[in-house]
Amino acid sequence: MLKLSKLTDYATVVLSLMAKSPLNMQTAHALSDETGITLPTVSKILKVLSKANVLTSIRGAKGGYLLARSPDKITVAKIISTLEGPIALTECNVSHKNCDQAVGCEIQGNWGLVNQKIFNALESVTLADMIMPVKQPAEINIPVSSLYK
Amino acid sequence: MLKLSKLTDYATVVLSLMAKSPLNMQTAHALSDETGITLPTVSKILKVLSKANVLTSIRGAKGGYLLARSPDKITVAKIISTLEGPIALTECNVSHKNCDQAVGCEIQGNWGLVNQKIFNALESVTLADMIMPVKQPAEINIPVSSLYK
DNA sequence: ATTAAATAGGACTAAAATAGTCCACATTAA
DNA sequence: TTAATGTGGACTATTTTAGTCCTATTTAAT
Repeated sequence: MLKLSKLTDYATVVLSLMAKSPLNMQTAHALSDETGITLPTVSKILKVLSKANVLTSIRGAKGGYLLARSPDKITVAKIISTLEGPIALTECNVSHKNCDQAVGCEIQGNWGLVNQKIFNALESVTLADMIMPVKQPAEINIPVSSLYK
Repeated sequence: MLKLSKLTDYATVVLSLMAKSPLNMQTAHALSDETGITLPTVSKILKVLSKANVLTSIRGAKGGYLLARSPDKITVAKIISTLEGPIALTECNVSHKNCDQAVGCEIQGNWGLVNQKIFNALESVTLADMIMPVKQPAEINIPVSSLYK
């Protein structure tokens, strides 16, 4: 279903929570309690986000995590690529190394077009947008059926 | 990496080939030969596409498959949703049934926004676009590094 | 009728990716 | 020195995906 991994989903949950009080340092333990995600899993995610400089970590007792930038500077594209690697629909968008599809490769460039559109979409939404109260313009309320179109 | 399944990728390869001679009926066997994808796998994909009315099938000897519509009427969104189910980044976009995330759910509506943008991107590209000779405008040639941004 | 060439449907297995847990270590405040 | 905390990485279990195969049905040709 072209879906995000659970870890990415968890990451947005954790980051959204942190974005609501961006100056407030929080421990992995506290974030686990607040989100209901188990500690080992939250911890794993925080480590990855920290390494990618989405979060800043402070070690030792009284340590914890902080957003490294303001919520409007953290894009959904960044969150996804941190947890899942590059945003690329097909292998060809990442590397041509293993391409042995005689016919398929002709369309590689056009996957690039699709890919660019997806990337732009993900780049245009930030954490700040994610935590905005949901006052959706009509266009957003798409019936589930249309997703199958 | 937010990637498509191999089956979806194969499907675009097969459909692109068929789109180049849209009136030409082809058997699973021929398509396997032409694409290099094994017969059982091509066959599986053709069955799914046929059931979703992307292809029309003709049974019996001298049978085969045909595009059910002209290539410019078959969108990438349709191909992906046929092979992978609804285009939805998170479970919440499909069903709220199993949602037990106390905090997470508040952002559901905003995933909807992201999701809609992705859907629009995929809906805007057709099979006809996919088989166009690759004369890419500059904007499409994005450096791989930017995908990691 | 019979046969051969096709698609249809679905069961099954194998392989790969993902999720989740855990442990030993490093850092720092009290 | 101890307790609280992040770091790094190994490991296992689970789930998903890919791939294959078997049996049934349909139809053209002979």
